[in-house]
Amino acid sequence: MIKIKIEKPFKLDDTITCGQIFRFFKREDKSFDIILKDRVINVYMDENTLYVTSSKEDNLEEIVKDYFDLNNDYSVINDFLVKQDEKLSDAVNFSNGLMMIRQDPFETVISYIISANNGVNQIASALNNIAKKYGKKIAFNDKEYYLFPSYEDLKEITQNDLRNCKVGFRDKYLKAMIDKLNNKEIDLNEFYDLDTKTALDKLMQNAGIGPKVASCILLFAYQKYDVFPIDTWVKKVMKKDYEIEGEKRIRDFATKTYGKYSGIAIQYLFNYSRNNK
DNA sequence: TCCCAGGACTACT
DNA sequence: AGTAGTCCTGGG
Repeated sequence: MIKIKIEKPFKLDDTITCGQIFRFFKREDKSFDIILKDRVINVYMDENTLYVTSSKEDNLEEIVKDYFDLNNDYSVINDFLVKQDEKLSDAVNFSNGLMMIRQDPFETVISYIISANNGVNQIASALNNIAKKYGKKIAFNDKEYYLFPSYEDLKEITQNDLRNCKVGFRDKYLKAMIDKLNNKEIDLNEFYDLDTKTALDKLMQNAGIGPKVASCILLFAYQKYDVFPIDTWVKKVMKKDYEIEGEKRIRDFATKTYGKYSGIAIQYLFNYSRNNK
């Protein structure tokens, strides 16, 4: 068990449950188990202390701080957003401490391809099916978990294998992506250094990745905060609260108003809305 | 039984 | 360039 002193605002529960990640499990004691790359961690927060246990202890503090982006100061971002849009201030204040989780690119790509026209529970279920079949088993406390497999682990997987994991019609998209990665046609590390537009275009060249999925990948795996993932929920909010309709109009508004922090503005809006309905 | 849930593709104008 | 119809799956 390690204890991490939290110096800045940090909302652990909201950060975990606001829809960024799919493979987490809440325990009866209100703590969370999270499958984080090569290990399973359990996190619990009390006042200004984050308590962490892990199936693997090396570099734990560093890894957890990086994962939850605890080294960053969001007050600058929050001030900017409120200054740009006064109407956003309630959402920003409410979500103060909501962090952008820094996720593994491969798992993020797979997760958001599966997310197309799909529900959260089914996305999580499909990801867990894939992990259970192809990932390494980790015994952690009284439970068993499975790490998410790498694309090398999935080299021999077939479209039908994927279908059996309940990914539905997205099976062919996933298979094509896994093949491209193994054939080195795509290098996921490349996207960190690309500008957002180039990265979006490059991601969308792949079947199954459209504007929304590409935006989510860049936001959650590559920290490109200037993307604006427009889903059905965003369309509803924009129509209701801002009287703006149509993807292009919404995107223009977001770019003009929220600029380089558009993606974070969406997270705040969503987190505020889902907790205050 | 029908409908849809955090889209994208295809096949049309 | 823009838009209807279609797509696995599971739960209401």
